[in-house]
Amino acid sequence: MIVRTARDLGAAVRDARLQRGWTQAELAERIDASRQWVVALEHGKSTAELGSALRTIAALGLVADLVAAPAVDSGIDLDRLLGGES
Amino acid sequence: MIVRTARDLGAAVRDARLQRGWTQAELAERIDASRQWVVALEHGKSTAELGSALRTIAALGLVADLVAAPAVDSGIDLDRLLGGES
DNA sequence: GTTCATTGTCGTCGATCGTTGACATCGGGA
DNA sequence: TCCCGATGTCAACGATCGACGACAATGAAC
Repeated sequence: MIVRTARDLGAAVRDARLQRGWTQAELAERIDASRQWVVALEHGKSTAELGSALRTIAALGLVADLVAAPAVDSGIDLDRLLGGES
Repeated sequence: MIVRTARDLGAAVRDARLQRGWTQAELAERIDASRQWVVALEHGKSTAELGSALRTIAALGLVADLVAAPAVDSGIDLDRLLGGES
């Protein structure tokens, strides 16, 4: 899953957590954080601590792979869609 | 680059920044943070804000891809090394 | 209906983040 | 040699994070 924002990360964390059948409290205990912190992270809290976020990822059996951002190309030709000849 | 810790991220950020020929001050301005914050991030500050870290990654033209952590398999068979029949 | 687990939210409070401004160090160029 | 840019570090200081305890809402199981 591509993560660009804290929201993305929150969604990814929630998905991975549910996939493992863990509760928020369970995950919180594993990463040594409060349950409220997990709630906030899953809701996309952008001011969360980087280190705790990385610990969370690791606890869920994931790692972050930093790769070049794909070229901004949606595959949709806006010019043709909006402007040009049909 | 695989990022597991804040240290890893700091190294990756520094590499990407130098690759683009940017100074810390330049990067700081682009992500709307202080130069001191960039210094700390590159040094592996684990308490840095998640959102700012993600903005930094994006500013450097990178994205984080969350993937399953590779199986813990060093290629070394500890059982054979330590225990069993030679 | 009752109970229980799970999740989301709130107020409080100590700890600490990030900013600002300043200063030292190191290297390269004139 | 003398500057100047880049980097690392320090001391305040205001803002805010994260932990804790408590409570409500929801849904499943009995």
